[in-house]
Amino acid sequence: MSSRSRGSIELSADDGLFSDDRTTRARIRDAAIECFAEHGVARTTARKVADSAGVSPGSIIHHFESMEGLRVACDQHVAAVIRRQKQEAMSAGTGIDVLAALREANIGWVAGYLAQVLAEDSPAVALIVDDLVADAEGYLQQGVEAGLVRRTANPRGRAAVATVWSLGALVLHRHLDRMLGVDLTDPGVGTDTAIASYAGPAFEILGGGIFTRDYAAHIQSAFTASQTTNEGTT
Amino acid sequence: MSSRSRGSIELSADDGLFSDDRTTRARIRDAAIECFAEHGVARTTARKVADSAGVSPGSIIHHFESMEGLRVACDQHVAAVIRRQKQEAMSAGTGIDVLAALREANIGWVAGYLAQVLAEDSPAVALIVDDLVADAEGYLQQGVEAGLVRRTANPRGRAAVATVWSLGALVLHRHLDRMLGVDLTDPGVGTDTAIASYAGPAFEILGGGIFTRDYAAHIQSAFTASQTTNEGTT
DNA sequence: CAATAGTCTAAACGTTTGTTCAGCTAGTGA
DNA sequence: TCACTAGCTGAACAAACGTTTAGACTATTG
Repeated sequence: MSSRSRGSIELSADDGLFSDDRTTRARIRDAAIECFAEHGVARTTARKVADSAGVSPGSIIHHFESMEGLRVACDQHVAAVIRRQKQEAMSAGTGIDVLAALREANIGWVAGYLAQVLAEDSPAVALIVDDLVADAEGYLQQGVEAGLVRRTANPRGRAAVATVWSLGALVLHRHLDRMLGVDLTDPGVGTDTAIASYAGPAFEILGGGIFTRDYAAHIQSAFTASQTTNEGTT
Repeated sequence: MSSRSRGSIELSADDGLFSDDRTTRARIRDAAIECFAEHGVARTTARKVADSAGVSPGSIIHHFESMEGLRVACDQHVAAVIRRQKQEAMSAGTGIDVLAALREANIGWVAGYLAQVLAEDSPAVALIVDDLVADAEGYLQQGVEAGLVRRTANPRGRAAVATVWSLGALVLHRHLDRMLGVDLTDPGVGTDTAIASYAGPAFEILGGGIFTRDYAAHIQSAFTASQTTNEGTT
């Protein structure tokens, strides 16, 4: 039951990140990413990936040495795709929201994959997050210089918290979908009008905060005064 | 390996939510909660729980019918503990931050448990989240009436987003710990001065937002004008 | 052509999983 | 004292897991 399309690798024109892609190794990797995104890492077995890719379980080991190796390869591939997508988005100048750059049509599965693996501690995923935070800090700095973003005494901390909040919403997409009726892991969420039920409150908070100006100043002074007590929220 | 105290859950004298607790069934449940919080749900096996509780694997089935039943019982127990803790905190009037009410000393393991199970779709956990959002909406409404919190056209959406962001930071505690040096699942995080590295930027965003006032108004108008295009971030 | 290396399959391996089962112990009531 | 029930154990169970292995097929090279 081989696909006998040995000669034409470049069948998928806009898919391969590199020229020698879409081999059996690439098909196994893509099937694994799909399984990881859909069922989670723990519930993805070697036989499921093999069936989905149309190969035997032994072929996975032959190409990736072990299931852990397959997992690492998937993480690295997703990281590479994200990095390329960000570079393309950077030249186009989309904006500050790091997730907006990932909502492109052809990489909609990236959101689902990240939602499943962000909670686990993988070195490759940690690199992705670190990159996203660094990029967010850069974007925010550009926004500050353009007069669009407020200055802060802790740019890195602000970028880290904002990015983690954004990614956390991705991880908890089921709860958001249940409460607001929009699934952030849905590939077509960018073109859906229902995204406003999430983006509306989100940008409202990012725009003007939650607290009134007087109370916000009170909290800020409480933080600068004594850092030992973290609850000045009466 | 573990801390000096034999068991963080077992030693709390006022733990039992009901009078007929602390039976073998309760010890199994507490050991399972500890295993779930420490190693995650997928990596928690029946034999690990049995060894941790000092019983045989068969005893787990005898009390909970199956591992899934144990999982449900743990979810429901944690939900009950959170609900009781919130009621106690409500009379004391701690504040808006829903997580602050959960950082009490004797229930520090709740944060670790939630961090592990929030990403999975469990009905009991969904009820916890829904309750947290409803409580947050109530607290925010009280803040609005007290002049501490801004008014909003979408109170429920704002409460949902703020709660999910807060819980998302809990789920991604490893990334926050790596970047900011503070672990939100650490039971003693409330008394640690390092919490400011997270709470500082967090309250800065919740206080005044990220964008400048002019740009925030521009975003808001872009949202009210056309809901089809979600990226007005230039 | 023969030899070699790479690719992939089907079957099987050993381990670990959740669960079952027969039997032991302790407490209770008649 | 006997019978009974609940609690619990330790061994064993089938199923599923990741991985190994022997061999077949294909393409390349001499």
